[in-house]
Amino acid sequence: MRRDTRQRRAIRRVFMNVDRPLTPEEILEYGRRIVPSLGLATVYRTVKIFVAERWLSEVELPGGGLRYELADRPHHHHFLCRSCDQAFDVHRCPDEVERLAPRGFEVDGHELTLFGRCVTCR
Amino acid sequence: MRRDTRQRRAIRRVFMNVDRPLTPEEILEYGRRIVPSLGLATVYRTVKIFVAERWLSEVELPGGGLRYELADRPHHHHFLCRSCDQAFDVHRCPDEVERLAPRGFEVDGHELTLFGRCVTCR
DNA sequence: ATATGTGCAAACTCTTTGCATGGAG
DNA sequence: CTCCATGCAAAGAGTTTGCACATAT
Repeated sequence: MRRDTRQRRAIRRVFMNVDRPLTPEEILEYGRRIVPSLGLATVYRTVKIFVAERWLSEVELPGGGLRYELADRPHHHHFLCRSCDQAFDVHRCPDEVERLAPRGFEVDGHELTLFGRCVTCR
Repeated sequence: MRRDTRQRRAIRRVFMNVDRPLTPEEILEYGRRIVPSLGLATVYRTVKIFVAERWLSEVELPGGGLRYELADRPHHHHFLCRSCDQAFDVHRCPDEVERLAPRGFEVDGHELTLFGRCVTCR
């Protein structure tokens, strides 16, 4: 049976107060403002559970390392700032993208990442 | 002064005989068919040099880990097979994509990845 | 009371670096 | 004959796992 701990509540709160995908390090940083003893291993274990529960989803942007965001968001893409490395949501999507695949390839998803500098870093 | 070694010739040949981005492990595997003693550290060092010379370019697909491809290819995107994990080129690109960024964000590039199963794995 | 969750540290994986030897020039 | 390049093994970064202790139920 799944327990409701301070650590899990803290991590849930972090995601409810942010509107962009977070890295494990970012989750740790924000989570520690609520539960200072929070450990990185707990962050990794907890996001895995939340992903399994479909409360979070994994975001795989170029550059390696997974980020996490609330799973209930409608289809969208991301902007990755080359300066601060933060990811932001991009709410529009070019339709028809999945038709670009070579003949005979079966497409079941796509990921579009824009690169540049965010408003703050410009 | 830069030297022309068996290892470097082998790695060059690998890229000239393939039309998709390769991971360091794939480069090692194919390179060893030409120079069996080839080491992984040499692969990493060599691709870094080729990237600096702009003969290769880095491809950062979702899922972590850099892949490499010939730098002189025209703008294109990639298809990543969920079954064999190989990347393939997608030669068309939806224009207009960079306009999707939020207001105030400065876009200087984009990466589009299609996911699914390649012809061989279907 | 009991079994799940946590924090720490060790293990792992992928990539990079140090160093002695090899080989291009 | 020089010095750059290589291969190995050790060191780093990021992530996962084992274990003893803490704590939700």
